[in-house]
Amino acid sequence: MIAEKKKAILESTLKLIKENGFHGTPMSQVAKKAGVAAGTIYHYFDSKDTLIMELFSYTQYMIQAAMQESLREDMDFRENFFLRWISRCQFYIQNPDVLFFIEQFVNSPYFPRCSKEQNEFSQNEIIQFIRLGHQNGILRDLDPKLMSIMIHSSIMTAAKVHLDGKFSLAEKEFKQLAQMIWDSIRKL
Amino acid sequence: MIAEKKKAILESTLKLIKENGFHGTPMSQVAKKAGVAAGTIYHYFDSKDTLIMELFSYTQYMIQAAMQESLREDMDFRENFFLRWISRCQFYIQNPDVLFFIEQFVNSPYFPRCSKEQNEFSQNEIIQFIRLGHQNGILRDLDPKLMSIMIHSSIMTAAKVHLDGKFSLAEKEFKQLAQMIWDSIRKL
DNA sequence: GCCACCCGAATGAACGTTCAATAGATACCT
DNA sequence: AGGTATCTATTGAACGTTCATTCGGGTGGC
Repeated sequence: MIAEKKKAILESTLKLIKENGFHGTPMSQVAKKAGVAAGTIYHYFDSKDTLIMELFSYTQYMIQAAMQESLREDMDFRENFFLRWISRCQFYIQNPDVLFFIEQFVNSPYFPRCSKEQNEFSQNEIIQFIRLGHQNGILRDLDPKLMSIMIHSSIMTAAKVHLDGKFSLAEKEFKQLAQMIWDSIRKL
Repeated sequence: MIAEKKKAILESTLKLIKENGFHGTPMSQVAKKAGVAAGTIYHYFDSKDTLIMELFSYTQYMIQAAMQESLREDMDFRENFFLRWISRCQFYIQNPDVLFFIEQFVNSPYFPRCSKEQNEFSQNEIIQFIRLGHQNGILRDLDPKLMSIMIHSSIMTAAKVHLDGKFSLAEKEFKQLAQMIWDSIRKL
């Protein structure tokens, strides 16, 4: 659906921003890496700013798509939580570019310019899940949105630790971490 | 101890980076806000890069100094944890510039250039505290460094949520959050 | 022949950094 | 005390580079 070159531009920007940061990735380099001319970028994007804004939407879409694959309904709530937590963590580990781009983006002046729908897009799935847990009386009494933010933050942090290479978490440690988060959100 | 103008330059950079990001804060603006000439910055810092690197050390130092004030030894481990968690959270809320600068910094290409001592400086206090909890058999069996990273991430996330203004957490919510994190690190 | 797509050299603004010049402070000699 | 040399602190205009963006033109499909 999405034009070949447009995708190449988005992917190149993603990689370059991870390596060189927002500043430090000139459009000329994006063009070179994407295999297009500098002018071509402006055929698809109005400016560097809109390129970056669209890149955020693009990553949100990627995440949502990846998460829907890993869903299964034939397990109890706790198992479901573990599966979701670990799946997300694995996604970020397999897509470090996305992880680092998002972290930079949400802490930059770009983020506040996003519409609500956009910045909550990939969180909605978690929020719905939390609501379900509330209805069944399994989870603590805390605003689902706040809870989802805390959970998401734990996922990204765990993925970053692993990618840093200082710990190189194995399956055991991921389960341990998921268990910790589980104990922090469930009623004791 | 630290020269008047040098401090003014650091503080100005901190504020500007929070508002405009790394890019988007030219040296000319830093100079203007600090009330010095452009050239003066280069008397104290070799380049923009070293200014930013030193700014990170500066924030780490601020945090450490602020935390030492809030310490008291006459309480049990659990109360101590709550005090520390909430104190740090409050520090970030009272110093949003520091919070947003650090978040941007640690996810940028600058961070990997830091020495270990620098990026662990402000964490050491937490790590020591966790070790104590391990010795007393209160905390779960998990690498203290990993634990401290997860805790710190929860603190920053909570502070950011509050500063976003979407939730405006009251004391009750902070205690709730601290309780959640407590339940995630202690042996059940 | 039109339109969407694509090119890449050219443009002009913005930026980090330099530097010659100035002022102030400190030290040293007479 | 006066004079002079030395060093640090400071200035802001000027420099050279880099970068986002533009534009005139080219190509191929319909």
